[in-house]
Amino acid sequence: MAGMRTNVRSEAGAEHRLAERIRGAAAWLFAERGFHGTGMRLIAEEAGVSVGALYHYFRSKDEVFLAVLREEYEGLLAAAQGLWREGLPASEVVRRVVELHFSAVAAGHPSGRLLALAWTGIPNPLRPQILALREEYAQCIADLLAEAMGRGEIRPAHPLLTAYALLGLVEAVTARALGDDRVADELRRVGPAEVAELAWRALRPEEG
Amino acid sequence: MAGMRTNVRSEAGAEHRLAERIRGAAAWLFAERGFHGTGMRLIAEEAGVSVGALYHYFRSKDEVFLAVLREEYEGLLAAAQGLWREGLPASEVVRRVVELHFSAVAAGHPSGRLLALAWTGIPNPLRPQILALREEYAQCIADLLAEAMGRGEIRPAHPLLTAYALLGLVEAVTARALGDDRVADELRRVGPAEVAELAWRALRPEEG
Amino acid sequence: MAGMRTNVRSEAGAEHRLAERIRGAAAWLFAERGFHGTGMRLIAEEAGVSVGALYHYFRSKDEVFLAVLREEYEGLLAAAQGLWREGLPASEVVRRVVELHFSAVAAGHPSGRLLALAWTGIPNPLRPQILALREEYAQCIADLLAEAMGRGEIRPAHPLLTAYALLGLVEAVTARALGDDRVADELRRVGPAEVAELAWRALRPEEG
Amino acid sequence: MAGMRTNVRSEAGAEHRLAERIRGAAAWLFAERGFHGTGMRLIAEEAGVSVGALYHYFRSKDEVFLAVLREEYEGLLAAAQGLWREGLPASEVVRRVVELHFSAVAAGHPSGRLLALAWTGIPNPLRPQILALREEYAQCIADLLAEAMGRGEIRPAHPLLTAYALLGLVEAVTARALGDDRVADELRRVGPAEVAELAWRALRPEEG
DNA sequence: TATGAATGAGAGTTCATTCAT
DNA sequence: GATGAATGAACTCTCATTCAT
Repeated sequence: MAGMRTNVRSEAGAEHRLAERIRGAAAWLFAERGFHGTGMRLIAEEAGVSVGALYHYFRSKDEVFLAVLREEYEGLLAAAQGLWREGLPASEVVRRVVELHFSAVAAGHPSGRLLALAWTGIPNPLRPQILALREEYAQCIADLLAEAMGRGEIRPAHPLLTAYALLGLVEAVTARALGDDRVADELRRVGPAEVAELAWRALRPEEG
Repeated sequence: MAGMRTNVRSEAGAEHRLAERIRGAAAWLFAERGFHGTGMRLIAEEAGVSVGALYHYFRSKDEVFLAVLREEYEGLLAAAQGLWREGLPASEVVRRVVELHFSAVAAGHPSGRLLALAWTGIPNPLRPQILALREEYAQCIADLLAEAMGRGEIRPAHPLLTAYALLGLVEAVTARALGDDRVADELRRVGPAEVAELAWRALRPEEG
Repeated sequence: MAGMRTNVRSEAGAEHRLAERIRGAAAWLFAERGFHGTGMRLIAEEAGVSVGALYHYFRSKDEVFLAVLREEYEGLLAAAQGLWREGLPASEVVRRVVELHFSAVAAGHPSGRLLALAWTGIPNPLRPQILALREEYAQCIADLLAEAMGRGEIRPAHPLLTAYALLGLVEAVTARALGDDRVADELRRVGPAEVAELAWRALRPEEG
Repeated sequence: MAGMRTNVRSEAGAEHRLAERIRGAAAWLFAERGFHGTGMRLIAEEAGVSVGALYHYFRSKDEVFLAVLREEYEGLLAAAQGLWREGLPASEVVRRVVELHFSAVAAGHPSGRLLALAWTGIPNPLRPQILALREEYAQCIADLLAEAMGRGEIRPAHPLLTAYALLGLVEAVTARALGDDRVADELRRVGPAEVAELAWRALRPEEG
């Protein structure tokens, strides 16, 4: 995995306990209420700290959001890379990564909503940074895909484009599965298998 | 036709000329700056009307956004349904619909960003309506898919899930293709063919 | 009744039918919703005319309010003067005028609320005119009182001050009687007799 | 300075100093310009604070108004109850309370106009609260009256109705006395005695 | 470190009024 | 006469951010 970018993981976890509390509270709130629906005061209350403390650990609201997002991407990427390194066949990796996304939704983790939130509906000075973060993640996926293409495990295609396509595919279905209506229930049930099937068919080499 | 009232139609047009200007300006701004980044004053300026005029034609900012979005979805849906009714084979319909999305991006239409914007990053009282709109569109696509499945043109799968998956797949790539960097250029060039290929492989019947 | 001002009744009734409709609708709305709670659009709708028509018959919203108020005062004043001219004893006039106020409340006429509204809670450029109107009415009452004092029917006192005092006394109780709770019911029942008693005791000559 | 903490006490004062400044400025402005004529920006400017500070101490404009009004009522009520508790005869209490109202007017206190403002010309969601406040005040007066009736100091009558009648009587005259014309001057001079006389005659027992 | 009172620009929305038809 | 589309200033309220303590 020579060319793989790893600087998504920029900071170690043990920065400070308050910073961690803030990030955790913010992740939930951003996922639940969106970027603009989440005020700094609310984050402070939810984290059990003062507003001043927020600005002690983060330069601005934008930075809080970026930090939250960075952590989410880190987690997903680490999981995907771990599966890959286990030497599993590509079809199995795809299946498990899709399952990962759905189980996060089922467990109520904020990831699902957050990643959807991440690349749109964000004010302008922040958008380029978010897109860069997303690009970094997509590029990592693309690197994995390219490697698998080289080994003939998946068919040749534009790696970065394929990475974005897979991200969009999974996110769109998990986002719909977040609701609490009958359809969402159904998607949570059949989603992992169906989405993995769609993804794998899109990727598998000609003689499948 | 003696009693034909042609001015019903022409008046209807004149009545809504400002509404049309407003919708057009709003579509651009929402796509460019997001929902919260676009103020009513800005829409008014861009449309060349007063703030009051906005509220003459739309009850609220939310309604402006919904109107914009409704038009975008209707346009896309009409195009897709048109292709379907022409009796083209499913693979060809998929190819052309994907092309449609990309040509909207190339032509600078706001659709690409707008549809991505539509289902996230939106304040809470508005979100359910947006999701319903998106669901309506997805359901139409799902109906087309189900019909094609019945005819054996595409493989059996969960229609609504597949519709969301396709939407997400296309939107994620077109969204990335909106930028003005080298990668975006490349995606605009290879995107239509590559995305259509991905989509068709995900859909085609087993011996397709 | 030599010095009695009569220019409260400035215009004859037969001005225009639309103007009458507007005034009637406005009286209800102002009484029900207050000056600021009543928009020109609402008045127009309630009167069944266009907004333009309002400005055809009245120079401004302020003028509508003044016209409404002038009519209310005219009605009350005419009734009081009529009773006086009938040659009834002062105690009887007081009793009947008080009854008049209460029966307007019971009948749901806007007068009660309007007169209370009239001299306060009104924007600044309009207030002096309202106060002048009220003063004119109070001065008419004061003239009647002065005349009765001259005849020894009521005790000597400052006529204008007494007029304001009586107005305030009656308005405060009728205003409270406007509600739909138990206390308001009770006040509507016992109010006329009790208020007339209070007023007459305040006015009657020393030897009862 | 030897560690002396004098700022504990001054800080406690300072905590509410702004709230006090705001209330004071608002009282003046509401009295002078009415509820709708007084914007939050104006209150902020007059109080020498920012708009944000207004919302730091009060939840809304309505709350500012209620706070102002509550204080006015409390002041008047405390004074009236104090006089009563001194064991003065009822006629003397009436005289002094009336004087109190007039001296507030003479001193330029906003009370006079404010109390008149309080129960009318107020937007709908706020009106019930204002009326409840006024009722509370009226009920206290009514209790004092009922007690005096029990002792035979004033004649039997409906206590609450009488309380409202007295309030209205005094307010109407003091409101007229607020102006700066010749009549207002005269009312400020003769008002206390004349109004007390009117009130006492309305209340005194038969052989008083 | 840590606090939260204080700021003020800017948000969405209303509404009396005008004027071309 | 009569209309109602169009205007824009002014409104209440929010919220990211600062700073004296």
